[in-house]
Amino acid sequence: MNLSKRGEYALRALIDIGIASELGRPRLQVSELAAKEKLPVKFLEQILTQLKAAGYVKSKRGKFGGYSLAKRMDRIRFGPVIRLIDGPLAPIPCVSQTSYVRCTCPDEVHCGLRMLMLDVRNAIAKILDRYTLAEIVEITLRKL
Amino acid sequence: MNLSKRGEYALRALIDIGIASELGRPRLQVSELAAKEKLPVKFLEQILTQLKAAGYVKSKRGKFGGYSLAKRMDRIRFGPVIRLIDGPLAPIPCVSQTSYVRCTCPDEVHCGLRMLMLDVRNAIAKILDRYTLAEIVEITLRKL
DNA sequence: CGAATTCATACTTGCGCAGTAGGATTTTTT
DNA sequence: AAAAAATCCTACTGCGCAAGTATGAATTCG
Repeated sequence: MNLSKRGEYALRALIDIGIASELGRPRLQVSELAAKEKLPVKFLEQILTQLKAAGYVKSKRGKFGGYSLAKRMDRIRFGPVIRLIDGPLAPIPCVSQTSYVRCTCPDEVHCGLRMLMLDVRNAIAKILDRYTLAEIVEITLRKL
Repeated sequence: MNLSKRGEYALRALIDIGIASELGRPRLQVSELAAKEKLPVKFLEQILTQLKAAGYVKSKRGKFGGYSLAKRMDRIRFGPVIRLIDGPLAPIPCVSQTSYVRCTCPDEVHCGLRMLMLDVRNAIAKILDRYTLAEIVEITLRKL
């Protein structure tokens, strides 16, 4: 039931950019991001490239370049980001909505394990697909 | 957010033994289990040994031996079984209840990512720690 | 131009998952 | 007693993937 480091760093980066953006600093450099979260720079770089390709962030190259959000924060949901980086949310493929694969059990509809895991996958998706970056940023800023 | 094959097979085995038990056949052999679910025999054997060591099943050796449940079905919850085999339910260690590890963020209490993941971990645990083998077996049998 | 940044690609390293393999031990049947 | 049928025990293997490193090219600004 694990979130990979890659996935974790991606979310942290998005949240950080979101926060900075909300505080009037819409663009952050990879090195800043990496320093703030103590992550390896080159690794983060890769992850941001991936986020960019998927349209979550945009970049500016050269001196004073960096990354900023490419969509409104209230349009970025966590589920799709995690799916992008880590694959399906579902614990087993036969309960995945986004990349279903049939399992070997003879009768899927009455498979006890499947029912249980479907329940789990729905619970996970309910949270991750509903929360937006805007909400998490807002909550984080509220305490300051 | 994955359940390992090992974990999946363990749960399938428990459910199968539970069902058989409910139908008056409390003991199953590894080869039967493996055939029913189409799993590699020797791999399943290892998993059952692990389940036995943890007190979920008991075994009888020799001819007409096999495995049966070592506890009441309504006392076997899925969460602990998965934790035994796959480790913590939590997506990241800093939200695990059973094997917490602090993360690197400066202020855990106000970390947005952590709040989100705590929510996820609680949703998973709520399901997996509440459902018992008895319930899943019952649901499975109901349709027959 | 030169410094600072992102972009692209390739490589490395270690670990854990998913099995295999082989034989020892126990129990039942003949 | 011996053979057959099961579990038990331990070691090994393959290999894919996560998590990073490394190198250099392309772009932008002063």
